[in-house]
Amino acid sequence: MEISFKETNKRMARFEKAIRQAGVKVTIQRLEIFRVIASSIDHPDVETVYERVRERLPTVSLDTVYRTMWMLLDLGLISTLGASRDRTRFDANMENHHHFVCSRCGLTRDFYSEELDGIKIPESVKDFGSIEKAHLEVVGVCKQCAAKPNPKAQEEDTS
Amino acid sequence: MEISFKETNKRMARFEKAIRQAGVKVTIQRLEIFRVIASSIDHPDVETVYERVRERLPTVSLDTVYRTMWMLLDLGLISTLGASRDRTRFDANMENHHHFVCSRCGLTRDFYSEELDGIKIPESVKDFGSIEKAHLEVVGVCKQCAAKPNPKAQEEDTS
DNA sequence: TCTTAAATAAGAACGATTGTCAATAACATA
DNA sequence: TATGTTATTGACAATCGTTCTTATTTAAGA
Ligand SMILES: [Mn+2]
Ligand SMILES: [Mn+2]
Ligand SMILES: [Zn+2]
Ligand SMILES: [Zn+2]
Repeated sequence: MEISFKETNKRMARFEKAIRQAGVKVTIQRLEIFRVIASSIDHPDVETVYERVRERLPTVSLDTVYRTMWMLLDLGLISTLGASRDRTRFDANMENHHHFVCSRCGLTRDFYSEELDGIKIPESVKDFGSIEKAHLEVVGVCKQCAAKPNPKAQEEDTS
Repeated sequence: MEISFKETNKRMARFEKAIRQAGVKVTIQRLEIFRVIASSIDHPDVETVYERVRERLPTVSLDTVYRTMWMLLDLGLISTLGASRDRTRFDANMENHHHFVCSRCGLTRDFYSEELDGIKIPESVKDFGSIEKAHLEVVGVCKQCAAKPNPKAQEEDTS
């Protein structure tokens, strides 16, 4: 919660348009679930969204929240923090470095940049707390995945 | 796998020093598990580390790999990609933005920076694949957590 | 070598997420 | 507006990554 009325409404409008375009039904559950995530600044998990939706829609199931969040993700209306639905991954490189991550297969590689290490972080960030470190996450499609057909291509070329 | 011999050995030396300093036992399992993660460039998950360790130590248990990875994390010898051991979290802000993340409680807030949006990503990154987007993750301690005593303070001031 | 606490392996347990299926509701059509 | 078709929902079982419990083994110091 805490996003401005104006911004929330803009997001709701985008939602209605996208959901109709996708040809899926506009249910009260989907409306309320999206309203919750669209008005949240805290990047909530499914359980938190569930609790907030229940305030207005006490009979909603956790299950429906899960399904709706993944649907919103597919529609490009929301995103996940870090790599979604994955196992914890580890790194023994403790030098200051950055990552390239493939959005299809999760391939992750290190890269270095002196320029990046020296970037200025806006002063306003200090209002959130003290800063320990910063690292850039570059998301793209690795060469191997680029060579394969994208499994997410729903329309067209199914001939 | 694929880290140079020299670098791997440097990491092994750091490991032996840290593990003795921490006063925990140097077991063959810990040694082999660290050797695997220290020589990997692919940021493996626990299952992958487990499989690689089993090649040299067929009786090791998945459990031990889990326990060892968390121990290595506590000792500061490795790190996790993204926020560790957490549920998936969502974001309805689809504008180009960056994040401040509290390393203690996971609080996550958006921030914007035109300067950051214009950063040059090293040419060498394109060797990994095509680039879709980039976002900076600033890790620190939020004000609320800074006000509380750090639960991870093991030594000293337990008086 | 002997002692002792720490670490391991095995398997049960747990918690987040997903699958199954009968009941329900959205929406196109009459 | 009433009806039919089909996607969606809610309940609950199942799955999968991770953690806990316990008996056994082992590292390391005496
Ligand atoms: Mn790395
Ligand atoms: Mn955000
Ligand atoms: Zn890939
Ligand atoms: Zn915090």
